[in-house]
Amino acid sequence: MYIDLMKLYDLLSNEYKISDGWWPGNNKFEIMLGALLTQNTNWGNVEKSLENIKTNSLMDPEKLYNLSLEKLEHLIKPSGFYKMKAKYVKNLLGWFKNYEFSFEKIAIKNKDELRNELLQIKGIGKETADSILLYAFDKLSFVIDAYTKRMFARLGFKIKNDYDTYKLFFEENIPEDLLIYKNYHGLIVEHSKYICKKNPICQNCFLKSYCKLDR
DNA sequence: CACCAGGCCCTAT
DNA sequence: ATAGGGCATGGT
Repeated sequence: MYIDLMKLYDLLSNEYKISDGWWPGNNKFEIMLGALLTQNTNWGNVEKSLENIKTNSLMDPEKLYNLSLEKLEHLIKPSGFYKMKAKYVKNLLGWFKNYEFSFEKIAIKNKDELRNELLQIKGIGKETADSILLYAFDKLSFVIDAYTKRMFARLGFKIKNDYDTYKLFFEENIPEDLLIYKNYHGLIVEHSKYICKKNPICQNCFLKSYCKLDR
């Protein structure tokens, strides 16, 4: 079946109001950190961790890099998997240190090169890498997550249930526009809050008439 | 009480 | 290549 991605984008935009760029966070570093901490974790829990870091005046890559693992673990405890994530944060910061913790130095680098470097960091998978690339580094790299796959499966879209297949499908069918990339993923996450989680066929979804599944 | 949340790594087939 | 277990907190 065929899905017009920009038509779907317009439908979602019309249904949900989100802020431009969507990702919650005051600065690039906070966004980068949040992308890692939110792995399989409710955003509300991530916010608690980010608050802990801020109230201790540690929302700074170099300061966190120099912080002991134990203290870091304590700060990010609310976002779950905290022992593993503390190490992952350290790994990410170790990589960031190669660029002297500077987003300007990152910005001049090639997108694919950066993506490969991120993917080699233990704790950074495809979704986290793409989230950081798109929302913190402003690179055109579409983010796929569980919501995206679930939503498209429910729309009756036949596609290989594979991260790269989904990513390519989006990137080949939407304009090369940062705001569209950012907002599109945001709209899908927003939409996921309202669809039925258990029933595979949602009965009260506003896209119901657009859905090609047999009911 | 059970279940889930904006994944990822490691291991065993 | 791919499936399944472990990781952990806080909200509903």
